Amino acid sequence: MAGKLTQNEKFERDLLRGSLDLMVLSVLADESHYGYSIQKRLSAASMGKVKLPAGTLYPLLHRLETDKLIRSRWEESTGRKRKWYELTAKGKKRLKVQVSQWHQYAQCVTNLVNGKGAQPKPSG
Amino acid sequence: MAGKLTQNEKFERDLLRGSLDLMVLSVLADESHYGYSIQKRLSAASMGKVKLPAGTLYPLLHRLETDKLIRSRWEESTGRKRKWYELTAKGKKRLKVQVSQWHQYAQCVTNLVNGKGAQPKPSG
DNA sequence: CTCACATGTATCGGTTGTCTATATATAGAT
DNA sequence: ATCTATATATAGACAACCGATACATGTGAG
Repeated sequence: MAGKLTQNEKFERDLLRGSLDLMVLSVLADESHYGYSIQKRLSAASMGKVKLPAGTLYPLLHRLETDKLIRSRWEESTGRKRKWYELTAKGKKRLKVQVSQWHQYAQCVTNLVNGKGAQPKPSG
Repeated sequence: MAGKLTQNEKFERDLLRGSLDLMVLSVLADESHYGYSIQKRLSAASMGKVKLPAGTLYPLLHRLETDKLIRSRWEESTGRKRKWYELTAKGKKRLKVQVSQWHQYAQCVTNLVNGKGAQPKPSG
């Protein structure tokens, strides 16, 4: 019954792992969301590439809330209870720092895989 | 006694985690290396950002070798024994795929954190 | 009503992978 | 003999992701 990931899928998943917090925080930067809508937004924004399972998302959200980076409130409409999340001031600050770190990191890895990792010869 | 990471350091470390294999493979794409030299090369290429601990590097190298992405041979000079690694054909192929996936992934996350994640209105 | 499915939140447990600490060994400097 | 740098290796602690599972509501088909 498998569920076994191919090596390609495994790599993509590993890549994602390092920046899940950043991505969720980024989604919440635009506007408030509830868990399920974060899933959908992330999937849409990544053109289907990011599929955050519920078993990953909710514990992650709880961790972010414990760290006071986001806060939540329950809200009901049409009989549906949803737990809405928004960034705290601390969360906004952290996001800003992480975005900056992301750009540096991404540039660094990109240079490395392109064989330009801080080598002594800028000429040519 | 500490050893406690700050949240910033933790984030940078998490970012790294997703692409360790890619980075090691990339270093080996240029030329053969032994473990210790991979550490140094990675540190230099990332301007000190990447500090791969030995306890991470060697198990990682063993995993890569088990997967037949790299191969090793012991070589001695001036009394120093070093285990040299090089990419296998399979490893080269995998690296190529992973580099491509990295670029897609990086672009995707960059768009997301810049608030441009596949939104319906390109006009304006 | 019942079935199936999408929506919506939540937790447990297995698995995987990183990191600290530790062990071993060579070699040059003091 | 001790310190530092080089060089490889493993064990155990710890953190995190994710599949499976559970629960509840709403809608449309039969």
